[in-house]
Amino acid sequence: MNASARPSRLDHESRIEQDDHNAIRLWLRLLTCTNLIEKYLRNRLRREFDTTLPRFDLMAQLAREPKGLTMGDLSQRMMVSGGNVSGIATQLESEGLISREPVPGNRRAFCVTLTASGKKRFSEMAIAHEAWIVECLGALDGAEYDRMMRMLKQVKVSVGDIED
Amino acid sequence: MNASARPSRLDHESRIEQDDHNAIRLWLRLLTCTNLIEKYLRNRLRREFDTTLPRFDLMAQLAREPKGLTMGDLSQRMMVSGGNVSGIATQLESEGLISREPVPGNRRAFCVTLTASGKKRFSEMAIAHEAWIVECLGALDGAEYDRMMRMLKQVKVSVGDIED
DNA sequence: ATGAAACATTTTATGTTTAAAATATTAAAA
DNA sequence: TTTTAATATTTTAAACATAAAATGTTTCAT
Repeated sequence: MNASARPSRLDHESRIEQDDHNAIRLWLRLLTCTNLIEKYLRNRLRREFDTTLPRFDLMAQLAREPKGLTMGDLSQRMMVSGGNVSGIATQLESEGLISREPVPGNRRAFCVTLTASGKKRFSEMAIAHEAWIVECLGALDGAEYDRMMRMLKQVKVSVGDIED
Repeated sequence: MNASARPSRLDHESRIEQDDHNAIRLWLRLLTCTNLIEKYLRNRLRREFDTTLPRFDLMAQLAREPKGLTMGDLSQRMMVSGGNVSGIATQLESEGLISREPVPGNRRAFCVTLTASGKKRFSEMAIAHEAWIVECLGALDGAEYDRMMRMLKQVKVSVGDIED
């Protein structure tokens, strides 16, 4: 081990390379963390409420908008394809958790809302869901939350700026 | 706006609630960032190399192990089910990018390796892939990389510690 | 040697997700 | 009014993912 004996003298070229590899390592870790948490949430939703994350997400969107949303609204907010929303909505409707009703002024759109039963179910799930996330992220203190939020914001912006 | 006039005096209870909501906000942002980057990578892989992320991942695992891996090894390292690896491997094999050969000493296992064509293709993809990630994460400076890595490490540990 | 257990892989069935095509409705222009 | 463009939704096909069952191979205690 001669690392301390020969302090690394990185020229410009290799510093760039180093940064590149740092970026990949950071990306991989970001991905791992997100996947770990997501998998944990999926498992608990499945086990304790017999549902899935996409279904929970759809209900969460509706819970925030008591007046209801169209299929297109849902697709946008959930950032998934319309076909996807359609399939999930069909399931939730058949379980009586949401309802799809035609909009008076617009014969294309459906207005999707939580049923009474859906609201009740969602509020139970939301409480548990919040607790699970606190379990996962509770190791960070307030200052770290802020730092992380700020950095992720930056990432979000810079990814958004990339022209496709 | 009276926020500065009435400095928030949070008691223990509401601080907890505040932290809970912070945790959710952080989780949502983490998820958004990861999904944005992942979607970007998927799109470019599709467009420029006509392949998918899982297929790229499988090839990446093999690129690190010139001696080859068994299907079980791949399944473990990619953290996906065996049946899944099987399907992806079938595709890549039919495209001549990998080969599955019986292992002399072990009649159960197959040894999966990149073909010459697979190695060439992968190295092209790897260079592009790295550049795409630097595009996404390049907004962070060296100190921020380190901080983020450390925090994510903490998260990784604490999620891992949760007993299922 | 033989049978049981562990292991490696494939197959099958099911479900999720996406992109793209098809269908239907609305709004606006000619 | 008719055409056109934009929008909303559903359907379809393909990739991906998992779990469970089936198949074949190896190991090891007996």
